[in-house]
Amino acid sequence: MRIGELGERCGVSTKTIRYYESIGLLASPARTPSGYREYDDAAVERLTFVRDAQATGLTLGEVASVLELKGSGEVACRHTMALVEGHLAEIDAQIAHLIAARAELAALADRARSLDPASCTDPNRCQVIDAARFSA
Amino acid sequence: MRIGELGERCGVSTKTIRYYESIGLLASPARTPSGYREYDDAAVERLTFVRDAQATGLTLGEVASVLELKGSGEVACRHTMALVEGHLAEIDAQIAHLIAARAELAALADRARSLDPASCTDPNRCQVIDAARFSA
DNA sequence: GTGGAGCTTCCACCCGGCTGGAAGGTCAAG
DNA sequence: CTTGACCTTCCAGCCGGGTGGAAGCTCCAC
Repeated sequence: MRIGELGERCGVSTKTIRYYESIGLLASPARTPSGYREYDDAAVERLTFVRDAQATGLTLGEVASVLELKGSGEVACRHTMALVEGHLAEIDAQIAHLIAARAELAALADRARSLDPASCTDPNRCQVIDAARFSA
Repeated sequence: MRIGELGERCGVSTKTIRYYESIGLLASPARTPSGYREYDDAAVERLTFVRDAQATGLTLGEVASVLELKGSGEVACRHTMALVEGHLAEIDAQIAHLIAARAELAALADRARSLDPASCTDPNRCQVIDAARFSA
């Protein structure tokens, strides 16, 4: 099949497929005599894999590392698991960070609600923001 | 004071200050006869405000919008509060999103742990990732 | 033979928030 | 007079994951 059909089957634009190829995520496919890219079913599988892996939170670089491992004949599961677990830890850290930020911002909003807007006249500052200075 | 001192006082690099000026976040200061930027204490206040506002999660564009409002003589508190509350909602959405992603990823990891790495041989896929396909 | 859908390449640009470096001017101390 | 810290400008690049568009093929149906 050609690039358009591959893209349609996998829900990916042709631009994106060429981009993936350019960064080494997808191998250069065979070409027709006129230069069109010609893909087989394995390409569908591979591209689907890329999107699935991306959906689990792996970056394209990480997806590439898994594929590279597999390509070299190794069993990549352990590597993939390590990446997945790394992402879990990362997500946990992000959640913790966001919850802390949320608490600070909510406290700021609370304090700000009790301020009189009319008394906020300094052209270089804002009471709402000033209220943050005494919290952090 | 010159740019280096301003930066040191506010904990900001000189590069960053010039950058802020270039995007219109800080006004162009007076210049010495030799072309050096010359700042007064109000600049410290303003730059500190920018950093504080940024620390509460406002983007530089949003900070600029607050300063612009203030500059036009309006009371910006309501505007700032709206931005802050917008960010609260955004953070909540992000947290919800991350928690959902975390749950999916954890479930994926659980399923993957029960797989036998030796049976993962397809060069275009990976069991660990395949395990995700049946969840989402 | 012609219209248009689909393909090719390449180059540039988007988001945000800077950072690095080159080439050069200025200023005070030694 | 020189050294070195500080300043100036401008240009370029970083991160990730693409997207947009121009100029030019190719293929198929009508």
